Amino acid sequence: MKDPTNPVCRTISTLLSRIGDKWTVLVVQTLGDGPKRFNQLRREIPSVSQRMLTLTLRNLERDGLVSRTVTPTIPPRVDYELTELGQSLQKPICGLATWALDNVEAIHGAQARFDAEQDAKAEAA
Amino acid sequence: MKDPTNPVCRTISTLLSRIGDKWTVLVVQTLGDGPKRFNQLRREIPSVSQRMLTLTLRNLERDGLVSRTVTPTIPPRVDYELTELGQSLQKPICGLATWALDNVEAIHGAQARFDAEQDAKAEAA
DNA sequence: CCGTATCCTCCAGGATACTG
DNA sequence: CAGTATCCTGGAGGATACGG
Repeated sequence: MKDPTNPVCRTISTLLSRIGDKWTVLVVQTLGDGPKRFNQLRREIPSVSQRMLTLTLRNLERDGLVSRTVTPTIPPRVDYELTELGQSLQKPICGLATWALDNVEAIHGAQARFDAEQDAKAEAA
Repeated sequence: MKDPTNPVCRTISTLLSRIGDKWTVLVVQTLGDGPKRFNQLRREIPSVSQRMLTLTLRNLERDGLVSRTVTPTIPPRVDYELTELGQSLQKPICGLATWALDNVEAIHGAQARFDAEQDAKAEAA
């Protein structure tokens, strides 16, 4: 089940890494409300670099989560859009997000207690 | 909503990174069937290094997802166990996993098509 | 406008050795 | 047994410059 050579496990853990990477979720979320052009995405996610946005989109395209449509006008125009598969991913992601939302307080509390205890120990030294 | 300075967004994205990191999910999953001792975890996740297991557990403990119980015998004994919060996280994680499972085929297919197309382009050169 | 190419930095994470 | 300390390397990801 957690044998790293198992191809299914590898797919799952790749997906999890993808989810956990710096930009994927943000991009998927942003594409959630319809197709967007490249620079439109850049504007809506100001912190992403051009390079990283390109790479993220390429990965999503490769996985079949996002479609890329080129209109060879001048200047060129490229539209990105969630595929059906991509849209279906939104639900489980959303599940995770709501869990986080529901438990921010609890988590922050736990962290505060933990850190306080660490400080207390440091004090004792 | 995607303002990185927003504390709620930061918590969410930290959680996502946590989910996406190399060991967290594996550890949570492994603790899913009851409390485990340190080396017991190491054995069940052979690929994890001692260092990384320690760090992962510390993070989980800090976030209140895992409890750490020390029994100061000789040799010492330390038990790790999912807290209620930790257990509640299993559901959304599982949601993601099932999505992955349900769509492995589709993803692999998309990847194959994508790669084939890339090769075709490389060929043309 | 939409990328690719290159360079550079930083740190996650492995290997190893040591302690209580 | 359950860690901490230290060193080291690969690769993620930013900045910048260029091309179609």
